[in-house]
Amino acid sequence: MEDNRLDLSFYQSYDTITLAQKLIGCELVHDSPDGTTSGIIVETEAYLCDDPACHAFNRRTARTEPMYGTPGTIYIYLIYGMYQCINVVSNREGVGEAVLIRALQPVLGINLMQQRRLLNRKSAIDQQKPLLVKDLCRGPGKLVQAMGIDRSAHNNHSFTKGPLYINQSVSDDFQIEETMRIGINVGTALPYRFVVKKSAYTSR
DNA sequence: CCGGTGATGTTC
DNA sequence: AACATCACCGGG
Repeated sequence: MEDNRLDLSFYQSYDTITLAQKLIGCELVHDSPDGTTSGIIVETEAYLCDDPACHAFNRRTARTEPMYGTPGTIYIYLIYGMYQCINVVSNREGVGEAVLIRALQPVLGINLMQQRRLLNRKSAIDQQKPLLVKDLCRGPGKLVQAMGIDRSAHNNHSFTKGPLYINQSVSDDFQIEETMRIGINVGTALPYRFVVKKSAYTSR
């Protein structure tokens, strides 16, 4: 696996909204003990510090502390007791902002992704049901599962070093569509979600 | 649509 | 110490 990872200068060069757009088309990679998995980022959302939907809005606590770190820091949180979501910390140190990665187009380690996703299915019968490639990483909780990412192992680490990183984009051959964010109850009017137009791999 | 599931933040 | 909330997912 070629390591063309984005470095600190990339993460600190853009405001959060621009970073959310720039990350589209880049490849999220995890070199894990079980093998390497990767996928092209096809959907992101920006969370700004003056935005009520942002975890760091008017609060700096143990959970949100990674969001105040250096750009390129990894912020992972637990949601609904059973899923985790991964974010790229943005802006500058001391400002609590981040980009949520919401969907990937799988590239490397597709078998491994399927195994990891099936492990989380309840019954043996559910594990028999087909799991399409396009459904492996279509959603923030799913991609974290498929990529073998875990809060205890990766939260507050950095994408600029270590086994979890983001490769630079190899293609600009797609259009980015801007929409409202998904799954939130406040800040719903802000057009901070970015998806690859007509991609089969984005969430709904 | 609806419920599972547990950490986190807020209020008392 | 209790309570409400939650950047989700899968099964109807």
